[in-house]
Amino acid sequence: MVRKTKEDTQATYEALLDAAEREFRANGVTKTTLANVAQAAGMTRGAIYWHFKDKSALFRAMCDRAFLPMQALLNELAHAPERDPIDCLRQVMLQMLSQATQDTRQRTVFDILFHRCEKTAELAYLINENEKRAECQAKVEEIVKAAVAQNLLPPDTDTWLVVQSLHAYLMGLIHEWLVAPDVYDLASTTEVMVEIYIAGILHKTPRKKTS
Amino acid sequence: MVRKTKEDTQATYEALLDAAEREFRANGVTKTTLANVAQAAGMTRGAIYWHFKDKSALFRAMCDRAFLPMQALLNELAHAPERDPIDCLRQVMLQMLSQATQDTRQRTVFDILFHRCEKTAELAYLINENEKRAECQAKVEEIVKAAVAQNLLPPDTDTWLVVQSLHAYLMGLIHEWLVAPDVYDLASTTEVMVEIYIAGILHKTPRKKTS
DNA sequence: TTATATACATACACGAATGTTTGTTTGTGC
DNA sequence: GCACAAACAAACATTCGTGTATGTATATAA
Repeated sequence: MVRKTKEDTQATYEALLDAAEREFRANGVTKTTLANVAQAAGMTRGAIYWHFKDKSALFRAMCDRAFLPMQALLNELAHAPERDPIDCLRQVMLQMLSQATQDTRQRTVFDILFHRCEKTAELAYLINENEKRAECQAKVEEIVKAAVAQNLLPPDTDTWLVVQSLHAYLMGLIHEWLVAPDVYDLASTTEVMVEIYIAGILHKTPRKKTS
Repeated sequence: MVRKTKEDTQATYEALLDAAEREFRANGVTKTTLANVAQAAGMTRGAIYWHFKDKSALFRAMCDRAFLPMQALLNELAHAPERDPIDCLRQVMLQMLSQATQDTRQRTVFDILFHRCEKTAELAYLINENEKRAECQAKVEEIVKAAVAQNLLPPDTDTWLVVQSLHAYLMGLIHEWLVAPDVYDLASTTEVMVEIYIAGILHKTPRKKTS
């Protein structure tokens, strides 16, 4: 049974990505063999090598598919024209956290990226990943700058530091929660977690060092 | 030249751990071969198999050696008898961050743990790691409870959530900084970063859900 | 002084994962 | 209805890392 229709081909392509998510998460990226992924998808390595150049390409495709909704979310919230910037920041954080905790696929890929893979040179994809990270941070910084422009934050606010701390806090919450998701329910505490940070930014806004 | 003196033996033991730090960080744990570590230390695999059972044991020894000072720090600060608990929290955060950024060894091992290894079952050591994590968090929670007892925080403070957010923030700062240490200098901004969080906790203290 | 255990180096056997090549089936355009 | 290429499966060669077994020189205890 070979030479399927277009839909069948696409189906096995997705099935391979699904299997990669499961196997990578279960055993780690480097330790999972391509034979494992193939078998988990009910295929052989031939199928993988047909759709992807190698394991690195498979990994990249898996990440890209999982992060599409997050990309969309960022673009949508960043371009909110005349909304309260502080509330906009709040929404970004809330949406990020709820996506990472609720969406099974995103949660799994976050888990893989945080705890089940090694950011070494072979996954050269991660350079690209850093670019996405930078442009994502740039969009958030725009929101912070808007808050400064509306006098919701001091004029000498160090917007860059705000973005760094915000990003670190978000990633830390997801990262540490995934270490032991059963010790507490992040999904039900997102609002509290976010409010802590917003209050911190409002009361101890980082200022630019004036030379 | 074999059968060294006690000091020589200890020296090669440390040299092996040093080499492991370098190689693990450079190429990732799973991709570094024991031959790589041995060669980087000017030895052969025989030396490694003499001192350690396998790669997992080597990894564990490397972690334990690096985290000794942090263990000591925690024990010292947690038992501060009659100090201002809020300032005590501040000091814990500051010390953690400065150790992670200044101490080369701790920074390297943090980098390995965050970005260059896979938390899979084979490194069963990480279960133990989680225990240490839990007891570390317990000590911090004691400080938070002391703050509540002194009315520095509301009586219905959810101390557990405070600890979780604090821990997440700290780990997130280190984690994200290590992704790209050159984009900003965490060491010179630790105070600002910590103050943001302290202010957040003071102004939006997470409360226990009263059923 | 010699015997022994130490602290490695060297050599070997084994499995396992990868990349590639070849084979096979079947939709699809002409 | 036929040729061709798509979509895989199966087989192959090769490399590579591990674990272990063996060799060996020497510090040290007796």
